[in-house]
Amino acid sequence: MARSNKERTEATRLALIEAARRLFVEKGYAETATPDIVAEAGVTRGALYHHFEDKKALFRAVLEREGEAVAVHIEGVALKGASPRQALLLGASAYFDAMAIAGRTRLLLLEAPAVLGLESVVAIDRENTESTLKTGLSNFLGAAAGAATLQALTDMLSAAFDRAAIAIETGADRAIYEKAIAGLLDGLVRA
Amino acid sequence: MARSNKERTEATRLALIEAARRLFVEKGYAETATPDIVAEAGVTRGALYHHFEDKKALFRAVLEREGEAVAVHIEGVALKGASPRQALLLGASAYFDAMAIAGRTRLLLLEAPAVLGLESVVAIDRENTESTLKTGLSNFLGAAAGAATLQALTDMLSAAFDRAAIAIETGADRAIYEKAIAGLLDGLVRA
DNA sequence: TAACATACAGACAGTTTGTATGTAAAGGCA
DNA sequence: TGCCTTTACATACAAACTGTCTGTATGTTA
Repeated sequence: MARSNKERTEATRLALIEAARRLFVEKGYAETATPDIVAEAGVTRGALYHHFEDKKALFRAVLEREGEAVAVHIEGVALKGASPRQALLLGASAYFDAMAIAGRTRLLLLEAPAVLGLESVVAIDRENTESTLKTGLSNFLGAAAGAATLQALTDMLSAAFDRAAIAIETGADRAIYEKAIAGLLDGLVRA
Repeated sequence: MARSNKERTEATRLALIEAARRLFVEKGYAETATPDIVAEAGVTRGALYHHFEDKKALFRAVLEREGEAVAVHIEGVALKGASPRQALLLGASAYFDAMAIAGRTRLLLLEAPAVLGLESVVAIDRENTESTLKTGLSNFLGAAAGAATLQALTDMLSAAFDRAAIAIETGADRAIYEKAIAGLLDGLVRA
């Protein structure tokens, strides 16, 4: 079976990323050894270090894939004709849907900050979910809030959503969190 | 110089914890090797593994010390005669003061979840800051909010405070975040 | 088809972690 | 005070892991 180089590369990279994802989710980044990853992927360590600079780069590849999937899911929800308030609440709900995929909270919220450092995670976040939330909040609050305040609220609400996603995954009632979020948002415009 | 066993133990444990704290803050948990820690502490690896089960246990000791210090600082602020609202805002401000100690955000918010796992961190949090925030919120909101809603709000606001502490450490204007927090809280009771 | 580049495979060296064994100092007891 | 046990280390050791280096086979290009 003759495969082109592009096909080979794509296949091995994908196998490595998917195997790594499984193991990182199951045992965490630090406890996952590269021999285990390549065994799971059906390749050798030579292939791993050919395609990725090091173990951390492989983790970053897993993470980027994951963050992108979350962003795609959120942007995929139909907001046509929704009020700014509805748009925010729908966005939050879509975020919870996206984060309900097994392992996502662990990868994105627990491991990533420690493995990649704060800057990288903030950068990935900024590219994906943060801007969506920020414009949503801006539409909701109107021009009343200054840029700095808008940034602060975006930042803190984003963190609140993250924690809510973790709580929901560990068994908390999702409806309660969504109601609490609605309460927080409504309070902001009842000033 | 003859020292009792209790003195020796206390001295070496402290030296190890303080040395480990410095290196964990500087380079992170994973990048810090035990030979470096013991060199910095002026002891040998034998001493480390005599007093701590493993490297993770040493990290846990560092973390418990840190979390306790934060809790002590927060509980130390005078709330006599303060309104529930003032108490919450003063508590938030005290939390930012406490988290401004160098390395604390990295240890408590970035490394700990990945190294110790979510449960341990939640447990440490629950013992220290969370109950304070929860009762503060309860006083502020009155009996209107149900137990589940109170828990959800505590959870999310706690996360918001954490992210705010990180933002402040990385140069954001603290006053903006404190104002935003006041806005969020006030909105909750203007329903 | 000859030359080159890419995609691996396997061996290797340097670290690192936890353990096991040995030693010296402290503590309890006759 | 002398003896015995326990505690607090120090050092050597084995296993595992990461990243690199060298070699080979397969695709690609001139």
